[in-house]
Amino acid sequence: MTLAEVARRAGVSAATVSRVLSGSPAVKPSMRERVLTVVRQVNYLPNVHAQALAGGRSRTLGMIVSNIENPFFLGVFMALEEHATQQEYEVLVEHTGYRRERLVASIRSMLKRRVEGLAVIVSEMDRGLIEELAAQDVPVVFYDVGRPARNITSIRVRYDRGTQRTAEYLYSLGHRRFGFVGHHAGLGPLEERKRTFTEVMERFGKGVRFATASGMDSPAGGRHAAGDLLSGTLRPTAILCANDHMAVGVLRELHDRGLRVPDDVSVAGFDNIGLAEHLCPSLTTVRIPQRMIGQLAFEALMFGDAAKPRDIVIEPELIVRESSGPAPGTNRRRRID
Amino acid sequence: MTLAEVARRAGVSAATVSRVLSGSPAVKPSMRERVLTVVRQVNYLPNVHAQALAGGRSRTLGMIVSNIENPFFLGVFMALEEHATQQEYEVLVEHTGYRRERLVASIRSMLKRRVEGLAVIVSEMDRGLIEELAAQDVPVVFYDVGRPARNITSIRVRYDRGTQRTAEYLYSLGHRRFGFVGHHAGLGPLEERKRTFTEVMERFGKGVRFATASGMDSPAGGRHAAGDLLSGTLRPTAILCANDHMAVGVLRELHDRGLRVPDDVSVAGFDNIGLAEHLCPSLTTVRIPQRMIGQLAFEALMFGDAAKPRDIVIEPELIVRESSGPAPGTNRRRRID
DNA sequence: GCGCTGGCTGAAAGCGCTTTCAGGATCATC
DNA sequence: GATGATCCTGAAAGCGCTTTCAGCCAGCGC
Repeated sequence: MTLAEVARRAGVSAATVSRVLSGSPAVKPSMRERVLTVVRQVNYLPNVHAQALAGGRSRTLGMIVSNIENPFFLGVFMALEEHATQQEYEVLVEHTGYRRERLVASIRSMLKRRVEGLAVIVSEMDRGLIEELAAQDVPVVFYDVGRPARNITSIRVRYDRGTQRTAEYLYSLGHRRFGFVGHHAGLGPLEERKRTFTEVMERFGKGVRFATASGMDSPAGGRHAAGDLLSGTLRPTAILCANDHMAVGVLRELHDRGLRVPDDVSVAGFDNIGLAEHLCPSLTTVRIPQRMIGQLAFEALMFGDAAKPRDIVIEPELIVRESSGPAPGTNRRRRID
Repeated sequence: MTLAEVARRAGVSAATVSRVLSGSPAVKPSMRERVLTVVRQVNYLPNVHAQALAGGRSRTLGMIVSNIENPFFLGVFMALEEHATQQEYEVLVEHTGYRRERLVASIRSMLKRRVEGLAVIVSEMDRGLIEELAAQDVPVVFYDVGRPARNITSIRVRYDRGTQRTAEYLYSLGHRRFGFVGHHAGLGPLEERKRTFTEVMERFGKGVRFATASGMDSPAGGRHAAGDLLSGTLRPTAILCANDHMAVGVLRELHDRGLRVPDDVSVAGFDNIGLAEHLCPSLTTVRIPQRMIGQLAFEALMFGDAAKPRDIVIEPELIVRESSGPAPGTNRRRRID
């Protein structure tokens, strides 16, 4: 069923049908009724491709994330989508699995679909790609692309602060041997989290020892990384994870090895995914406001001024739950509760 | 940048550019090179809307799920998408939150986008909607829509068998007081799971008592439902959950109440989401092969014959893990393991 | 040398819509 | 009753592509 056919059946012109459907006020109520009756009767659904082509706007936003199985990304997506829906926009998601070639493919795909805005929430973005994308005349917002580039709008989280607070909190509980469970190596922002960890550790000075390990962004990846960490000579009493998604596996690996959390080992995650508070033990973590990021991304895309890009910075917040406690052998009074 | 502009710069006709881009063999290599050079040079990306309109095919599949936050649905989506990508198809997802009006809106949206196939993996589908959708001339595949309709292709899981096996397994471990944690009421297939549970229980006869509770499809929902169950007069020693996603919260609620799993209470989920084996304790559950469902859905959409719809039936399989064990007070030998 | 076939290419129609533009009604105003 | 002004409507152009169709040019057999 096409618009022309609807027009024919209603005995009006295509232009009128189009106007009725787009809610134009310049059409007499009687006409409107006549058209709508036919539309309902034949269950007409306009072809979005024709609409996009003729109208020059797709009413679509795009979002690219690294790992859609990680609830953090899903949280951002849901928030973005919710706002978009209210404005009668749809949002397309693609996920890259942290692979650059898939990111490139996703970007191309979004551009071919003529999205009116693109949120790039990935860790595998590099300078070159950023420049290239920014050169397109589509509003783009980036998340977590390391230090801010001059002419793009980006949302950044102060991972350094989050890591630092977590580390200091654990230090204050008496921990001196730390482990870090990070992502597969090589990706900018993820490497940065590890670097931050290292810096914080080194700032603690001689009394502190630490080690790092990494795996895929999944519970299984966290489990393996934790295994590596625990098989080493350093026996960490506190493990920081690059994200909650991996922390799930870390908890599991500790459990498998008969180590109690938090009595023997404290664990802290990052992101505060919904699951974090439902785990046993519930997860101490750093809150990254997913809904807020989704909303900010949406607003940047829809109402942002490409001419003056924004650099949005988000401060993370430590949330202490059950998975962290005093270092073993320490005075067992809980410092925070 | 448009195809016409590329054609102009390459000194060829639009038809030739189109042929080159679609990989038509009917174009001389020298021409092809000339065109491709320009395409790369100007970084030309065809407009999918124009392609879809002119070509009459969108190279897009649609998938509607009830709850994208539930990893089960995500698993099916990932599999479907993987197969689609291999055939140069894209897949659009929408999620409904189990709300009928959102389902209707999603279907309309997919139809407007002229998807070439639609997988409807939701629980809130009713007879009327099924008929209506089946009447469209788009390949459609349904999942979990209760008893098979005559003229649609659907993928069904024998929930009854899964529930029965789980119940029998727990019964054999000495459990006599059962609880069921289900979804929010009213939705066909979900009600059915509860009904199945009830039937199985009644078949056990007088010695067995049981109760049911329900909540949202989320860990929090499971937690609340478990709370209801445990606050009742029946003190179940075994809890069956409608899905793993909710079971996570059930485990947590038990933990909160100082009940050990499986020593005091056994818990069984449904779906076998990836998380299930990484939880502490790992979750006894019924395996529903998400990847297979995604693949079957894909094949049904792409290669299925609308004229002869298929009724695909999947047998679930019980996976015993740590969350289940002998009823308290029973001989402590583990029956399985 | 002529007619034919086959391989390439371009002109043009059209996919289903939006939007401008012009014109016919309708109405108030003088 | 003429004159605009206002309101509605339809014709038509065009969005960026695909695809048919016709035509051109080689190369071939006779």
